[in-house]
Amino acid sequence: MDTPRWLDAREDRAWRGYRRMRRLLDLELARELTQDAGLSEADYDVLSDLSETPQGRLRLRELADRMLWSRSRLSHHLTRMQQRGLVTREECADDARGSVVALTPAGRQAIESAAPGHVAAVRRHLIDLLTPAEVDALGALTHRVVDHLGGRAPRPRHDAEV
Amino acid sequence: MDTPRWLDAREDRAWRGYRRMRRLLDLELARELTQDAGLSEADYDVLSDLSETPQGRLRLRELADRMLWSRSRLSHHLTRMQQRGLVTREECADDARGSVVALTPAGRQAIESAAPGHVAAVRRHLIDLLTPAEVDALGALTHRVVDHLGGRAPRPRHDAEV
DNA sequence: GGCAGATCGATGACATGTCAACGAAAGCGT
DNA sequence: ACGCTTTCGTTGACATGTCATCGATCTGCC
Repeated sequence: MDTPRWLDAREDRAWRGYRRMRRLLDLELARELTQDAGLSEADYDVLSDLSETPQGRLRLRELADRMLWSRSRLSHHLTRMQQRGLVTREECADDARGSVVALTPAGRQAIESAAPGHVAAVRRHLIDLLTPAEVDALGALTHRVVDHLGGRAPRPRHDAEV
Repeated sequence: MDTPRWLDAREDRAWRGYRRMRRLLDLELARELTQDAGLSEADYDVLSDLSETPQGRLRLRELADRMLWSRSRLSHHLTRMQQRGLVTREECADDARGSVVALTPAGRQAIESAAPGHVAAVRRHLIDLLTPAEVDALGALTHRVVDHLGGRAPRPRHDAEV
């Protein structure tokens, strides 16, 4: 591959637009979330994933995989959230090395009061700006890319296979 | 707004897909970039923006605005890049408080040798997975969102207007 | 049973990003 | 020329993310 295939004008426009949107959307959503609910996006995602489970509790491993976070990151983050009273750690019955994260009442309260505003922000700054066709296209295209990248946890491996 | 308008199935699919793609794409592109060129995405973006200017140099302010970075972040990052010999800081002729970032030969070398592989990765994991219509749709939709969010630097202000 | 290797989660050192504050220098109105 | 305000970039304290490592436990195989 001597001569790389650079992006043509349309591709470049899509790529730059994507990166810029990403950044601006992040900034704005994070700003509103902090202001309105006192949560970071990371906090919100953790609480949101937990609240989607029947018991409001998940194995640490399971949660890390769903969020595509490293276990280390999750562990550190949970320590901070625990100190704020949003979650607790419980021992895991069937696996003595593991533990379970659980929503506290305060955590459930936090996500339930934050969610409407956050969803509204997502609508205001993204979804409601798109035509139905664009929503579908975005859904199709993102899922295709996700599948291609192996939606499965691309967990960093420690072993270097021969 | 008592009853929030939740996302319907299609919207939810688009939103979740977007977030997941974002994360996976980031991880993969960063991984390849580090491995192939020894650069982080942040490094790449800085070098890339600089190399797009005629002189390979920019006011710090200007660069920060283009990248939607805080000046603090840029300043810290440049310090690190400077230590690695990728850029230098020069005094600014027409404004004694400012300075100018400039690509070093090593910096130019770094971006020029990293770019083909990076573009190829962007193609492989995103662009080439899309139909031409999807590329156009992505371009249109992202730019609309960017405009809506005020593409202009939403610089954090220190003043709280009444 | 018992050992070898994998997995789980925690931890500490370090890299990176954010935030508030600062000194220096411009801009601006008078 | 003089102050008042803004802008520029840096800095240090702190929040957050990454990476390597660890002890404990589980799993599979003998």
